[in-house]
Amino acid sequence: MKLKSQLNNVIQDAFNKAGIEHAPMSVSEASKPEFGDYQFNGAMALSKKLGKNPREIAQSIIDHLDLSGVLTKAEIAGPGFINLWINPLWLATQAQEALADERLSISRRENPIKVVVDYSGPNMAKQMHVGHLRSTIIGDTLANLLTFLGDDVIRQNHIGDWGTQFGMLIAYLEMKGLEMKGEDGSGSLKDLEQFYKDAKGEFDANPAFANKAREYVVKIQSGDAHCLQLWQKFIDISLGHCEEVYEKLNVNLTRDDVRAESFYNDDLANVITDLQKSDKLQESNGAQCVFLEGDEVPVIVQKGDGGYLYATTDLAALRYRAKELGAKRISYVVDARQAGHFKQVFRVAKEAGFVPEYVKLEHIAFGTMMDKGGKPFKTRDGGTVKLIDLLDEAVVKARETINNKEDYTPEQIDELAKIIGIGAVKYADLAINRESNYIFNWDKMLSFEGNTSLYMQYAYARIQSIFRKFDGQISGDIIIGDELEHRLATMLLRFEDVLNRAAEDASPNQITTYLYDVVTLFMRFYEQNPMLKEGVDESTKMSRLQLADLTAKTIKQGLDSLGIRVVDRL
RNA sequence: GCACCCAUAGCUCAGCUGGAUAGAGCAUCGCCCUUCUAAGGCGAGGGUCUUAGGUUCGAAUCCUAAUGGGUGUACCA
Repeated sequence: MKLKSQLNNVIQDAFNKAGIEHAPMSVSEASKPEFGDYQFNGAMALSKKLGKNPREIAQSIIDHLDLSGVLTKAEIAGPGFINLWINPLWLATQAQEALADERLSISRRENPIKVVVDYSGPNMAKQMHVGHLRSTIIGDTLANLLTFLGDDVIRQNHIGDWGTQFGMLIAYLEMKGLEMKGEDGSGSLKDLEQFYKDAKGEFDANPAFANKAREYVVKIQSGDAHCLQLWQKFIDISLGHCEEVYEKLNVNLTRDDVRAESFYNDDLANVITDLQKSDKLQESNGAQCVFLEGDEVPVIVQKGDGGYLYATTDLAALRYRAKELGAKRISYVVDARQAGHFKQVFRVAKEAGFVPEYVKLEHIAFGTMMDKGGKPFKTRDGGTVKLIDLLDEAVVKARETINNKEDYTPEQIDELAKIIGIGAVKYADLAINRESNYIFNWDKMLSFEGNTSLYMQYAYARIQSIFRKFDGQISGDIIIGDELEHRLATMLLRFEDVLNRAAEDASPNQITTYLYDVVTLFMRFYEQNPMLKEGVDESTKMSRLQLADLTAKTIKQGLDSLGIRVVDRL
């Protein structure tokens, strides 16, 4: 239900009838309950244009406002605010419809577009570390959201599987005489991070080995079959590690979504020649560059030694996504520190005609994860924290928070700990405005208090508990019986507006903020408006149960977009 | 040097296209469990929205500058 546009339509009607020729600005949520449900602030803005005082304009809008359908009351306040009250009967009907609909009355886009969401992008030479968390879950949320809203989403995992490190790794593999044959051989790569460190150590300490490594790079790049086979095996194992992480994280990335850097290898030379054709290319200090007007530093697309760079790959990828995949929106969920790079690459792509003008290119930037002291998140000895370790720790800590362990079987506790722990990590991250850095805090994220996943899951479980106890058949209609029910219903009907905005801005925290508002309201409703207790008449009981049900479904759907699961019992 | 980002309560953070007395949670202090999960709810205190100008009927929000912090800045990704 697009609540805002419904209300805007009513305002627009009043404008037409009142003979106001300007397009009204959108209504907004009332800042306080006393001010109604929504407010229209456009009268003040029109004052100058119409040469009338704002209260006069507001009055004439109200005089023509239809108060027989969606709205039931409108009042002028202050300098010319129009406070709007939604008709409780209309609210009840809409809530009823939402409840009866699998999609909670959330429409699919009338004009879906193809969207590429590029996220996660781990490097195959190392294990995933905490730095990959945000890209992975923010990107996944965006992809989930857009899919739910009806767009044609193409997830792209642009894994780093090419470059000098791989020469080093394979050379080390050969030197150690290790074979990656089947499952047995892969055992030696169990700890990829250690393997990488050992190889790097050898590379730094042993010049002969370093040369060997460089030779292997050339061999791989020139298509040496043996080396390529080793390389492929290496990638497979490494990707397996990533899939384990995705599985734990409840992230919807599969092998089908992988478009590795190497995928674009054959196109890189074309990128250069095509840039040349469009007269973009200039040689500078031996390198092939694109100089953008107003930019000091050029985009280097080919090194002096003939090698290509990540800008080259990104250009090839952009072109592929626009031309081959037909994307109309391409979203890169990447660390904010790469803002400069993307700004440049996007410009080059458009100026060179690799991507049509109408395609929206966006860098979904996010901030860094910090420790309690506000420093970048590291292990005690200053190393990077492996993502898998962080997630496992989250599950262990979550297990400790489970109160009545005797009520569950060990398997249930395992499952519960996973859902709670992983949910807590994800929610804490997604609840922060994505562009700012955020402080990672176990205690806070695993708390039931405040804007946390546990608080949401708890609310959901409470509702399920009521229905277990009720164990009957719902009948009758939703009736908006008091102020609290009115506000809860209004809040629940805002869901589609929230999802749309969150998708547009790629801001998961708009969803979490909304869910928190929903749950906070529900908790009050729960305290004040009993359902199954003595003395509640049947029709009230049925109505309240349905409001609770719609609340639960909204929580579930909201968390589902974030890739967070709910449980019936906590 | 240049460019970009950030600055809101003691702490962690919301604050949507500018709107009414700037909101949560934690922490502090009260109150509410024989009553649907108290892992909850209600209430109190706590702010020159970094500073100084400007635009506007109206600014935490937009513009300019200063200060403080972060990041990036030619052949890594």
